[in-house]
Amino acid sequence: MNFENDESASPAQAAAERAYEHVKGAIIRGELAGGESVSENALRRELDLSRTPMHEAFLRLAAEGLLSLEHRRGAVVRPMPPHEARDVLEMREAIESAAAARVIADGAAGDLASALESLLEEQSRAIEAEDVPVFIDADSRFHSAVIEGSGNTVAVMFTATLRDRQQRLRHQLMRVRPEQLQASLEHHRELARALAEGDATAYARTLHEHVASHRGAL
Amino acid sequence: MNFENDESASPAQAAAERAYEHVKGAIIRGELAGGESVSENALRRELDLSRTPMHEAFLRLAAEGLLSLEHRRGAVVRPMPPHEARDVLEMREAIESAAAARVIADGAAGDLASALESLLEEQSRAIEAEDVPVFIDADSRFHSAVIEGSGNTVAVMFTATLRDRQQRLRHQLMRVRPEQLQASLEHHRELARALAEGDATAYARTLHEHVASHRGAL
DNA sequence: GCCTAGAGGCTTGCATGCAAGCTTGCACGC
DNA sequence: GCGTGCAAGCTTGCATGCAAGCCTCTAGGC
Repeated sequence: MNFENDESASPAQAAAERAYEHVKGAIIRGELAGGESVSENALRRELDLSRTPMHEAFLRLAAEGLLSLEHRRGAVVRPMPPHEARDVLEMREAIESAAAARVIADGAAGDLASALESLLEEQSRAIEAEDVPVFIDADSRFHSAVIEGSGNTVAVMFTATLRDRQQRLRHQLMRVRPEQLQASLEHHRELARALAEGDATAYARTLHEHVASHRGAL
Repeated sequence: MNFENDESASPAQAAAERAYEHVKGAIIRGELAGGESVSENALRRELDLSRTPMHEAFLRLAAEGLLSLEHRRGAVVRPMPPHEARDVLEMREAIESAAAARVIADGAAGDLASALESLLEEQSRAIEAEDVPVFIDADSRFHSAVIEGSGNTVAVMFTATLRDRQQRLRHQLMRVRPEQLQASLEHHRELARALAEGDATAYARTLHEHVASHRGAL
């Protein structure tokens, strides 16, 4: 059964990638809950593909710490440890502070300014439209922009992992309160200002508050 | 991972794992140089296993950024970008500083003290014996101990990746000068002292110098 | 001599057969 | 009624066949 996907974007790497995204999404959205045991075979049928790509997806997810594979006994969705939120936020803060310091040290803050400005704009519009998902997406891209701007590829890699984890947290624990968005936007404005002024310490201090307010949302 | 079977008869979970360790080691040691193209087929014969476990190993290595897979064209060992050393050291510093701050905040420094003390001891003996590999190993375990002591599982995960990268750097770029070991040990002593005194700022400052001296070794 | 087209050999991605371990549940002996 | 042992069904791990894309090299036309 070899299906040519008439539509789906890349026939190139479709099967394994689709399996991966599908299962990861289900875990992140909480449709597959922590502690639940899942089998390659069951999931492979949903997506109508063979065991191989699903197996590869499971391996990737295990490497990222979202699944835990038990030898010939099946796979279990790794429950979030009680300190997951703190762990993730701490790492975000540490990595982004370092990235910001590097952006400033390299004198690359100017190149970022206009991109950050338009993201602030976007967030501002999202608040007016009361569109939380759009706001969160722009929020995430704001932080990513700073990290990518540092040119530190390792930081970029780590951030991708952290983003998945944080999304999972958001789905399972965090309640985003609308009145919080405005405060968040103010933080972002301060972050952009600190970058523009080359003040790494101020960046770190504001980021610390910013992240702390996320922690408060648990 | 599973060392109970010392005999080749039934390598419980060996094949895929062995393939992974073998290739990763070759990349880290520089036996497979950056830019070199490698094929699953060629390597699978060296280890006398089939394509599947080697394929899985390639996928893992690609996920970690050590290989770059090109669709139906083969795999290439990812060359280290020029800023690799800076990127890795920056992340090490950021993550370990955060971990130390958390150890202090949690009042867990006392639990670490004796383990760190014995590692300092070990390093001291390694200097007298002029045994650089042992020194480096103890060095690495010193930093790992602090990070594991923080209880931040994400930091532990990231650190494993960074350790591989740094080993690769060491093999390809760094020259460890023996006279540097003593200075390194002094740094470690200061780090342990800062932890014991609960001074996160001093820890971060010393770590910064420590890492900077590594950077100087390029 | 040069350019182009095509065939063959390489590569990986996926499907599937087979092996082996773990769990469960039933049947049989006591 | 209770305990033990075996068998069947699940699970994954590995081997291998097949498909399909890409590169190279050669042969033929100009």
